[in-house]
Amino acid sequence: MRAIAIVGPTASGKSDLALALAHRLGGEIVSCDSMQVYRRLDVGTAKPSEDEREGIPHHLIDLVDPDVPFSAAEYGVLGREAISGVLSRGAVPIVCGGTGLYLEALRDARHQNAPGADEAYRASLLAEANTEGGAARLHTRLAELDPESAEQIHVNNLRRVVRALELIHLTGVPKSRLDAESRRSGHLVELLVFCLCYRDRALLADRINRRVDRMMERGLLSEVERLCRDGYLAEGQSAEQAIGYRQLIPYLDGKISLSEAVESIKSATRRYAKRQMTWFRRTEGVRFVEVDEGGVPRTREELAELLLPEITAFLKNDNRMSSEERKDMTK
RNA sequence: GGGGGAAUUCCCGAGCGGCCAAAGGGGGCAGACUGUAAAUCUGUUGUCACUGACUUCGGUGGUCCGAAUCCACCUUCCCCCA
Repeated sequence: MRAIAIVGPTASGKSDLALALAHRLGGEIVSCDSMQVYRRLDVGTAKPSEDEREGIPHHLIDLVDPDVPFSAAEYGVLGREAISGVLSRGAVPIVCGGTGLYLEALRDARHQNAPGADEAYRASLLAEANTEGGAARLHTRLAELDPESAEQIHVNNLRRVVRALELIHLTGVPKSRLDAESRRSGHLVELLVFCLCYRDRALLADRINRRVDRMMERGLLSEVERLCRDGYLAEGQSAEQAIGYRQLIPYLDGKISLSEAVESIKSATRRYAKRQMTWFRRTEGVRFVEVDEGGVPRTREELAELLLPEITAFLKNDNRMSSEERKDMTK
């Protein structure tokens, strides 16, 4: 299977470009966004409205309620299904979103057979971590069972330490070995990935600020109030972790002012954008497209025009590659 | 008009004679990431010829072997009384 992908930091204009390409190519959009998969998280995730979808089908949005745990691996499975669905309709799948891990889960076979979660075991580890010196003890235990992973995972990164221990508990095999084995597997989907980026960071920061202001105008606050009332903003739930939601909670609790909360959303979004760039920079096979080359941001049509030759060439090669890919898929 | 308090490195804020280029947090910058990823975590953040030197703690001038820390005056800000 082949698909094209438009990735990049938040507010970089991915969705716009994806739509422009969808119109030109006869495409459908497969969202690659870890938060848009949740229902009820609309304004804060910049989920495109019916109008904003411009008649283009969008997939992998609104999959589960915000209190249902979701994972990258599940995303990968559903994403591949969506892509093959799009292909079966004779359309071009355009993956679009900013969640780097999800993109890899979609493309790389190595995420396919990852063992799931053992909530009870996790809970017991977390309880232990909460005791005096507990977190360090967990790391020490990991060092005994899987020295290689322990070396890579920082003591303070409790989540990773717990996951590594969980993997041993579940499979009896250390994470470092599972990783080494999975690394050899190939791609389940051939992706032509473009990452939008900005030479002038201030320009992106500006877009982020405007986007956050727009979210507030569109009723982010009442969305958060609603989620809160319905119990979707409890600690540890997806919505509680999402930028724009978590920053408004202290405001609702009367701890900070609204303008402080909004500033904090903007600042968190900027930092997120930075982490996204860090991720994509080291992802293999990504082509970077400078939106503001020459100082002036290009329109979505200009960008589409720019990318079209490479995209059509990539799609044309499909037949030649498909037999080899099929072999990959059966692995 | 009288009395009291404060000015610290990008921001907040600790320090109150040597161990201070100065805690901590924020922000910035760089990075990690194999079922929570918009999450989680790490490093770094005065300058340079960088295991050392130099310039910083509102300003000026003092005290002292030595000052962000003590004294005097000045500037600005805050609080209280009138």
